[in-house]
Amino acid sequence: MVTVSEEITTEQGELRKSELVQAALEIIAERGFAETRIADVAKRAGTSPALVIYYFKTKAVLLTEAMRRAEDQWYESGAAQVAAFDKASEQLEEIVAMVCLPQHSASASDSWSLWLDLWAQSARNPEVAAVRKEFDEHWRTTLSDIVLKGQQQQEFTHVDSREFAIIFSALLDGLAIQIALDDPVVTNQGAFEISMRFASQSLGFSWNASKSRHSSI
Amino acid sequence: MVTVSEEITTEQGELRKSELVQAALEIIAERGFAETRIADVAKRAGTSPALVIYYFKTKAVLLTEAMRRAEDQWYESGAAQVAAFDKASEQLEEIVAMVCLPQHSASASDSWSLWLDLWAQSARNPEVAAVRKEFDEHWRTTLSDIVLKGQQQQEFTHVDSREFAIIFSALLDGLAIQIALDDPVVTNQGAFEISMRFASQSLGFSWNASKSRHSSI
DNA sequence: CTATTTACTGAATGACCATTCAGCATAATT
DNA sequence: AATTATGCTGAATGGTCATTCAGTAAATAG
Repeated sequence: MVTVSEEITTEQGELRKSELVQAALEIIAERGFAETRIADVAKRAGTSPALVIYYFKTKAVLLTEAMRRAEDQWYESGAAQVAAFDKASEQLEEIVAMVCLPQHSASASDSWSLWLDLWAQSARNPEVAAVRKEFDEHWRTTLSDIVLKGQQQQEFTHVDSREFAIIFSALLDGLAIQIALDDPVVTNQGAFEISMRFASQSLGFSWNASKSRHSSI
Repeated sequence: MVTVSEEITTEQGELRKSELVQAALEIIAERGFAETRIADVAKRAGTSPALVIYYFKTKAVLLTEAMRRAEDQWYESGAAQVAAFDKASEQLEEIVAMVCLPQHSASASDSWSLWLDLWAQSARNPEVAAVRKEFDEHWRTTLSDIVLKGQQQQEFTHVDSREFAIIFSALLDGLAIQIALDDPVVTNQGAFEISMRFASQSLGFSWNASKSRHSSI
């Protein structure tokens, strides 16, 4: 039987690949995308650099898969938390909390610098750019779906949900930069309140910071 | 006389340093911060890699100075254009145009990916983080000064200028990401209009896209 | 004119790393 | 049990740089 070295698809193999991707993700979050070495990833996963190449053929493939995993984990942990709420306004608040209040999402506080890397890499690396594109579309759809739901439930006014999603995600991204870089003028709580105030004004629902279960600073 | 190899401060030396920083800036904008090699910079400036080290001692110093130069050039070209207007609302529009409409600022269209690099690098590199901090403070001050001026001239309502600057710069940053990464859902003109609509609503001045001298798409 | 400083360079040096390779266990297959 | 595929590794290999070094030519100073 001719064994073309195409794809590895045994159970064990998939498991090990997954461990390596996770290790890569951790290292990227710690040291940054450009500073991530195969040797570091291997050590974190408790194996040899050669094994990493054995599974991924090339460093670039590993790093791209790691970025994709980051995206997946973000939504996995997010979807669960959002699903816990019925009212669209509460779902929106939950999402904003995930972005602005690090203690909320499972991912570490330095996980935001991962998005900074994602953006910077996307500018030149087409593979990473594809991941980001997916991520952004998914993100805007998530937001605009919540808006549509809120409009059906008479919680929100009938603004263009798509346009709201674009503007709101831009605002969240911009605030996320300040949070990721620890800018003292934008605290987590401050970003949270700015975002919710903007959303409630744009969508015409009432919201006040005090009643929030998130005012933990 | 003891010659400690401290600083080079002859006229020629400063000139050559400046050429090298400019070359570095160009290469960073083209290939990205992490992919910038001393050899590329030297070639662009028409000299040898050794000279770059001769003047800057280390690659990191060169790159940091290049980032600082980028900041300076942004403000230099910006201040001139803003000064051409009297009304605060027009100055604000000019600034928004600089951010959203690439044909406006002298810097190349790919210059935005430079900010992506600036943010990503700031997360780990303290020297670069310092440059970004300066830049952001300067930027927010510029915005809030225009707001104050507009309020004195009775153009704008009396919202907190500092808070407006924080929110507005976050929105602009977020939109800038989409522009830098060529996201099809956010065109330059679209980002421009979103920003101006937000500003005019927040500050209570009237603005309509059509009358704008910038509707060039 | 001589000595010294300045500007500059080509050719090392040496680190650092991704990737390759040859081979060794262990498990699966026949 | 013999064969083969799988998972894995340590030790090369080779390429890519930043940085150093030894030195040259021109300018400047004494």
